[in-house]
Amino acid sequence: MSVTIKDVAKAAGVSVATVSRVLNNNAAVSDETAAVVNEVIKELGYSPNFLGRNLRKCETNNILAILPSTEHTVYSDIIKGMQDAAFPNYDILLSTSNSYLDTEMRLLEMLFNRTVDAAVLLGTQLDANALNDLNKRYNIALCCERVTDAKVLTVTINNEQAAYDAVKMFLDKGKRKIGLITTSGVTDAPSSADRELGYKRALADYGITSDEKYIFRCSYDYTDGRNGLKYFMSLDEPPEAIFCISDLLAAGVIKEALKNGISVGSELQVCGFDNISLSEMYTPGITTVSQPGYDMGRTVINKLLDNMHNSAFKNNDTIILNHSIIMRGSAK
Amino acid sequence: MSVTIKDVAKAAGVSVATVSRVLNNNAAVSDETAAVVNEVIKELGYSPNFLGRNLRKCETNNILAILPSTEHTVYSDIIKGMQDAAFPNYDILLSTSNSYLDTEMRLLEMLFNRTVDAAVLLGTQLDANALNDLNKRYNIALCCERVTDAKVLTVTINNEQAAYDAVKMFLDKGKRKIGLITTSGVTDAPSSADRELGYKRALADYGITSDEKYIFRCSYDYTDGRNGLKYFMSLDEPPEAIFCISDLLAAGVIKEALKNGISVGSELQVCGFDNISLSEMYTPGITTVSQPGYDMGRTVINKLLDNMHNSAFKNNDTIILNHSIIMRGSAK
DNA sequence: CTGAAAGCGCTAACAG
DNA sequence: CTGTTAGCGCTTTCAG
Repeated sequence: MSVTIKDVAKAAGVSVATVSRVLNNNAAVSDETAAVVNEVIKELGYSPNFLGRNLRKCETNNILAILPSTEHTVYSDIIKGMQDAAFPNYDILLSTSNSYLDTEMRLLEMLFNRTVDAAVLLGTQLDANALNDLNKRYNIALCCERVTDAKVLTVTINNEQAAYDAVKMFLDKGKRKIGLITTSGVTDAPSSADRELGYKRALADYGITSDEKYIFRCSYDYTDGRNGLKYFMSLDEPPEAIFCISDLLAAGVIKEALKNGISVGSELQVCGFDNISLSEMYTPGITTVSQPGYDMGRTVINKLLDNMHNSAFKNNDTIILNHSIIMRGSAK
Repeated sequence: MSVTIKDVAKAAGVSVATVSRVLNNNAAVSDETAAVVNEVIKELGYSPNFLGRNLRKCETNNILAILPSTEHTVYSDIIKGMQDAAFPNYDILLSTSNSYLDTEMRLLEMLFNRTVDAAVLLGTQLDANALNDLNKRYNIALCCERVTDAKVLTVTINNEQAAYDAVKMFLDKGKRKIGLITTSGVTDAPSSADRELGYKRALADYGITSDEKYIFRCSYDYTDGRNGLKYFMSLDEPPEAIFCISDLLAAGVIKEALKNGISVGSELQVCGFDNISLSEMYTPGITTVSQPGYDMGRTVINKLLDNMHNSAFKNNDTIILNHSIIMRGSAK
């Protein structure tokens, strides 16, 4: 078995309380004894067993972040922001649900188990009721994806406005036939629905009533984008511009367009969403909506820590950060 | 405070020992009492505090995976494999070091602290000595990146052979002027060095002595690839084919080539490494070396669990899994 | 089949 | 400034 605080105490000729004090240096210990204890700690290669400490203090200083997947690079800035905000008092533990409800539930057990002090959900399969219940007993927050009617601390952007801005960009260039590639509809993540609303509002502001034939509904991925373009090309009057709710969709659109000899950026303009690293690397570069990932990560952790430490008033606000549009070759 | 095993015991009119037994159903409890206890558990919304359990059992059933970053999609298959192999007895906690030694050390504290039972390093800043020391007291494993002279359980591919195969593909097509884009040299990750060795061996097998002017040394990223191509184009006799030790480098090369009107796939052939999702999406698709990520993840966890449970003989082998080459447009 | 009791490693009153 | 002691929530002998 490994070396414990007792072993250190014995070897240093002091009580365990004293060892604990030098470990946490929060109480007065004479410099001499502290020196002796530290010496012994080093000698014995002792490091405190946090299982004991955590049990006693009823906290772990760990925060769980549940990601839908690690495939999308969208989250890396957010994670960095979370880590920086948590440092040095808390560690961020990442875990992936693969967008399965049961996996997500299994991960949330860590909250029930007290293995972590709080959880941040970057996308969730839970509904508002489940989240509200959870929020009563535990410290949780949402980041990126809001959930309608969930009164839970949330950090996100205004997806409706972001989509509006993107589509307005097309409109301001004189484009009128503007396609949308989005997910399948009602049951979707609110962010998708919001983006669709923004698309429609922009059209409406320019006196255009949106037409379902210019909306292609599918999943989030690259191949869906390819299919989307094939569909649009089959129309009598194909769109001159396409707004995609993810960069992967946009990449698929562009790949398929290039394959068909369509010049992207002039003949067909394309805008994505998220500003993943791919967007810069693609040829042509993908014009896209950028979320302030790092700030979102910092903000959600800071607010969450506030909630954890000031139990009096729990902040359940939805905090909106600013998006921006990154212009690249696919829509100059 | 939350409800404990004591509360359950009292409410069910049994001892805490009995509650513990039904919780772990490993000891005989009468069906009736079990039913009563389960009823009470549900009623009170009790879930066991793992801090107590873990302290008592001296294990957490958590395994830490330290990633250099979450930016690279390379790891997502590996992570899925690890999770599947760990399920349902263990959880995989992810964490990122951002390739900083001090961050990595801080994360390894979780091992010392007993917050996790084991750790898998997908790339490390530690040297062989540090790893060997660590391996004496804790359960660790390496995945993807081997470390020279580290006698630690490792799961990886044969990077030297993989690079050999990729370069041989060029040679078999009659290419003789073959460029290499790799990292800066001696201090690098062994995988990079191995790939360089494979490159040189393939050339040697075809009677070509490798020429430093055909080797561009930089970092791993997209912009480095662009710079690499610029450099090669400045040569009197630019290479006809370029082997890059990462797909991002290959993407940079291709982007810059297209920008300069070089036709990629015929005039210039390019091969990457890792088969990240970008490779398929790029135009042209990137020919690349694929690592069996899912299998690597499964394997490393299975072997690690063996080590954790059969303390008698610790397996410190290096396990090599098979790579393959994925042919796409950048080198048909 | 069940209960009593010890103890995992640590912290935090409390007393001195 | 330091030691004694109780106890965090749980599991697991040991008796019965």
